[in-house]
Parts: sequence; C-alpha cells; structure tokens
Amino acid sequence: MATIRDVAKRAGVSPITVSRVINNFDYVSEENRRRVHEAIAELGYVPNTVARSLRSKRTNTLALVLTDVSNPFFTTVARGVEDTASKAGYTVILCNTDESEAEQQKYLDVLIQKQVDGILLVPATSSPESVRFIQKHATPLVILDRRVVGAEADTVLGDSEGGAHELVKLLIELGHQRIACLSGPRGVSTAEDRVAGYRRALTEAGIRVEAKRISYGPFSRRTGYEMTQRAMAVQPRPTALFAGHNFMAIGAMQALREMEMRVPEDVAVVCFDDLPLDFLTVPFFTMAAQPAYEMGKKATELLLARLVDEGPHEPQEIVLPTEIVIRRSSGDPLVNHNVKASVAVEP
Amino acid sequence: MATIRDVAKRAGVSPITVSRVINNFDYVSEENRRRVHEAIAELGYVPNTVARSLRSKRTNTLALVLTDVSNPFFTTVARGVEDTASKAGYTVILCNTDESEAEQQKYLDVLIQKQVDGILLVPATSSPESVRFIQKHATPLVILDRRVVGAEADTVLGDSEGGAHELVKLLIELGHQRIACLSGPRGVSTAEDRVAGYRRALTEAGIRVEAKRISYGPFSRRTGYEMTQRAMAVQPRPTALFAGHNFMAIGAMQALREMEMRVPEDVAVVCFDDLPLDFLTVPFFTMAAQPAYEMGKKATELLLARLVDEGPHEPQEIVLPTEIVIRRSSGDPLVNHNVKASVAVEP
DNA sequence: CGTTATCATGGTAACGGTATCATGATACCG
DNA sequence: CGGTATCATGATACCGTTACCATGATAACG
Repeated sequence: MATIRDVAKRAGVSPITVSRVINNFDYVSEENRRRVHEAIAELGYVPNTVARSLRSKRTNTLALVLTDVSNPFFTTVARGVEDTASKAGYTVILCNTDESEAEQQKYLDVLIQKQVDGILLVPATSSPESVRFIQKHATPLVILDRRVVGAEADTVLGDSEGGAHELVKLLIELGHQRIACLSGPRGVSTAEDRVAGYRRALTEAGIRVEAKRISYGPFSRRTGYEMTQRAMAVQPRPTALFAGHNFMAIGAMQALREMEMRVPEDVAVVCFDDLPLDFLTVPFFTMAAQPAYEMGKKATELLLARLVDEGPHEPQEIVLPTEIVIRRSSGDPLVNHNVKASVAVEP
Repeated sequence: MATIRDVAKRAGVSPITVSRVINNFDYVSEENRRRVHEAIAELGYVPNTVARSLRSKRTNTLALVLTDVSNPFFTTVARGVEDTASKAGYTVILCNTDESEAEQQKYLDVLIQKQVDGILLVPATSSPESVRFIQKHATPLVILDRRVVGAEADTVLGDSEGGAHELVKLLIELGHQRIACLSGPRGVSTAEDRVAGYRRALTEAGIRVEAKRISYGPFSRRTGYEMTQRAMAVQPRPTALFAGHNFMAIGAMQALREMEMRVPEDVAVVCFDDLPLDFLTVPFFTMAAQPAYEMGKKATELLLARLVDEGPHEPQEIVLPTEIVIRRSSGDPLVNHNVKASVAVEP
C-alpha cells in the first residue's frame, strides 16, 4: 500500500503538504494541490486512519453498548445513533451485553483500549462502577435509557414513571381495580420507575397497593410468561396486567392464551415500549411508546457536543416524553380520555 | 495515560518484556511476569490498541455493512454477527446503507481507511464495483444475503428461488390462479431469485406468467402499499399476493385494509422473511423464514477463517435452506402439505 | 568438553501519519 | 524603506506499540 511519503515523492512535495491537502488544511498552492490529487489518484492512495489516530489521539469512533439489539426498541435506538454518528463522520461499534455486568465490563475494557472517542451506554445494572471506569479513563460518556445512581454523567431516557402512571391510570378509569404489575429486575431504573408510576396511579385512585401483585424479574418473554401464570393464580384474580417491557407482554399473551383467557375480554393488558411490526400489521397492545429514534439521536448529538468542547460543564438529564397509544388490548377505547392518544386503530 | 515504557520502568524490565506479558507470548520468567502484572495494576495501565494496530497491521475489527438494521431480519443477522465476532475477540462496526450504492461506497472508503480486518457486506446492488474495490485493497470479504454477479467472493445467502417457489406453489395448490408478485428492485439478486421462483411455480402448474402481474421496486412498506393498489386494479383481479419482502407485505396489508379487502377471505397473502414479533403475538403471514441468525453466524465464521489462513482458496457459496411456516394469511392450512411446515398456529 | 536446543531478555528500528516550529516569499502599511 | 501580516512549504521528532535480530545463560547431548 502506498503511503503519504510515496504520494509526496510522486507529487514532488513534502509529506506534510500531502497531509494538508488530504485534510483541507492551511495554505496550499493550487498547483501543488492539483499535483497531490493527481498522485493520490495514480497511486490509489488511501490514508491510514490508524496512524492518524495514534498521532492525533482521535479515532472518530463511538461505541454503542446496549443489552440486546434484537429488541425492536434498541434496534431503533441503534439506527438513530448510527445515522447521527455517521452524518458527523463517526463510525459506531455495536456491543450487546445481554444485561450482564460482566459482559459489559469486558466490552468496556476493549473499547477503552481501542481509544474510542465516546461511549453510549445502556447500563446492565444501575451500579456506578462501569460509569466510574469509563470516566477514570477520561472517555466521554452518555448513559442511555436507564438511570445510574450516584453517577455524574449525561443521561438520556424516557419518562418511565410518567408513562407507567398514565397506563395504569387508564386501566383504573376503565374500571379495573386489581391490576398485576410485571416488572423488570430490581436495580434497573426503568423497571423501578415503572413500578413507581404504577404505585402512584393506584394510590391516587385510593386503591391499596398490594405487594403480592408486583413481581420483579429479568426483561424477557419467559419471565413475562411465568409471572403471568403466577399473577393470575393470586386470588382474587387480577382483571388487568401491566407489563413493564414489550417482550414480557408477549410472554404474558402466550400464558393467557394457554389459560384460554381472552384479551381484552377476560384480562386487559398494557405494556411499555412499542412492538413496531405488531403496530403495522395488527396493532394490538395499548402501550406507552418511547421515542426510541429520537433518544438515540439526542444522545449521540450530546456525546458529539462533548467531544468538541471538552470544557467541563453540568451533566444534563434529558427526559423525552412518552406517548400513549390506545389499542385493543386494553378494551374499549376511551374517546375523550385525557391522554395524548394519537392513534386509536383497528376494529 | 501510562505507556508500556512506564510499566517497564516500574517493573525494572524492558518494554518488550512487558509486551510479551500482555500478549502471553514467548518465554517470560515467573518473577518478571509477576512484577509486570504488579506494575500494570499499580499504574492502571491499559494497552493502546491503536499503536498496536499500526505496528501489527491488525485491528481486531470487522465491519457489517447492511441496508437497514431496523428490518428484523437484518437485526437478527447483526446479532449473529456480533455474538460470533465478539467470541473471537473482534468488535463490529455497523453501517446502514439504505440500499444506496453511494452510501455504501462512502462507508467502504472509511472502512478501508480504518484498516478493518474484514468486511461483511449486504450489497446495495448486484454491481461488482464495490466488491472489486474491497478486493483491490486486499481486505477479506464475505457477501451476505445477496448474490453479486461477476464477483469472486465468499457468499452466504438464503434459498430465495426455492422459498418463493414453495410459497407460490402453495398458493396454487390452494386453488389460486391469478397471483400478483410484489418484487424488490431489479438488480438485487434476492428480488430476482424470488421472481424466478414465482415464475417456475406458475410454469410448472401450467399457468401463464403475465408480466402485468409482476411489479419491481424498492424494498419498503410504501412500495408494497402502492404496488398492491396497482396490482388489485388489474383485471381480472388477483386472488392472491406474493410479496418478496416482509415490509412490502405490511404495506400490502395496509392497502388491502383501506380497500376493505379481508385477508385471507378476499385475498391471500404470502411473503418472504419473518416478522418475529408478529409471530409471537398474532402469527399471521404464511412465509418463508430464512435462518437469519445462522446466516450471520456462518458468514462471520467464514470471514474469521479467512483472516487466519490467508492462503488463497476457492470462494465458497453456502446456501442455507428456508423454512415454510403456514399461518392464517394464506387461508386454510394444508395439514398434509409437503412442505416442512413446523408451525401451524392460531385459530 | 564443545555443540546445539531451549529459555529469557533487550536494542533498534520501524508502522504511517501529524504537531510543532522554522523559514522564506510576497503583500501591505504608515 | 523597515516592520509586520499573510501565504506557502518543509525538517524534525514523536505518537505507543511490536517485528526483527542479537545476545547470553542454562540444559541437554553425543
């Protein structure tokens, strides 16, 4: 492969002048600029970013560390991140932690070694060690989707508490009193915030919060399935389910189907996070939609801003609103309901 | 940040010895190994991969260039790629081309400059220029999901022709004679292979292939929507639709709904590629499922094998079978049909 | 005992760019 | 006309690691 020196020799200039042409820098005479471009074309020269990075300390690479791209929510986040980063001249390294703190740390080690310019992190747990690690190595960081307690870092997340509150309030207004809550794991802020919203809605309506109706566990279809079996065995039986995660709602549906319970006739179901394709084919779940693309975009923009002006300033917490979409799974749509119902589809 | 020299000084050895310890190389005395590890811990030393890459010519980075991660099919491919690469000590850069040749070339330029160790490419079009470009720069390549004419490169794809043939044959056996074909763009092998399978099924059944029933266009929901409007206007009206892409099928559903046509009562619909969540909630489309995860995995394994033994050998073409899953959208399930029907769900 | 294999360590020179500083030519100014 | 701003170019050193080669100590061997 040709190097910058080969190009320089061929164009009859110094390597530095070639560097200047490549980077559109400084002052280079038209004559020399032309000759350098010619030489580059003739030699098929391609600059070596690795060498450049070693000297300049910038890799033009970001990392997106999340739990699982297969979740349509994170898929959309990823698309937002990649589009935005790409437009700004950055490439994105993708990492799936599967909610494992150990996996996450392995990835972070590698990313620090690779000298990535910045990290977008959906933390596996809310423990602040990983965040401290990143910060110790002075790598810009934006935390995405989840809060980390005791961490001083930029964070972008959806309004979990508010969304959950609205969903459960809706169920209550539909006449439900016994509402089970299928929550994600303790220690993950989105899960805990959603439980908090659930509690507030019940409390505000004067309904007693019963611990036996709330279950915690990993975000997964299997968990939703098992929790639903247990929740439906609690007497008196709940008339509605609030699932704190899209995949858990799917597991719940499966369990209900096996019990020959109809949704929404026998049990109403609401959940968090959209299932984009379900929405397109047979919209079904009433849910709180987080602005996934916007979240990825915003987070990346924030990160990029950090890269340019490194001056220390207040960490920001951007909370984007969730949108309630009413569909069949919750029963009769309430036409004049006070939520921002933008869609009320399907017979 | 501490460098390898700082560690060496502190441990009282030479930098090379430190390098050997880090890379588990060669012969290093237990005594020195211990002291180096101590020094590393005390200094919080982290090796600089950029410098290593510059010298060793290896970046431990792969690139996955695809059209759109938001398509659940590619999401799953990406997950397969990332899992496999990560296990082998590689990180993955993700690139979305949106089916644009220009975007694709932009990404490839960057990736070559970044000296990625290998590229997994879902080509935007079947023109071989991009492939030539990659090969000119001696970067290992595996083409994914689509064939590129005139390109000598490893390729991993699903059996589009066979899958389409089976789907259309199924429609014919259900009694359909007028079947519209909503195809992806000309010049994309998956689209053309599927049209070929469609043609073969009709021909084998003695049904004339009518050009007016076949439409070509970009893989998108909008295209599926518009094509369906036109296809349904052709007299005599088709009784079934074959969509060559999952998103196009969704567009088709939307168009049919607006025309107040019921599926499958008025029009049967089949399509390519699963919609995973639709499958989990209300399985609906009869379709040919490509083994997306396996494809990503296989492709990455192949690529990695290329990285180690660089000896030139025959390009491989691995064709993975598709699986036909019968669901409601095609009408009455055929119990004793000769396809590998693994699932026949939902009342 | 001399020769050779194995173990252990280090010196030197890259890898391919760019940061920094220096130098010279020309234009402009009061 | 001397001094300064702007334009244009280059020499040198260095970013942090490892490839390559050399050297010495010890063990093994005929």
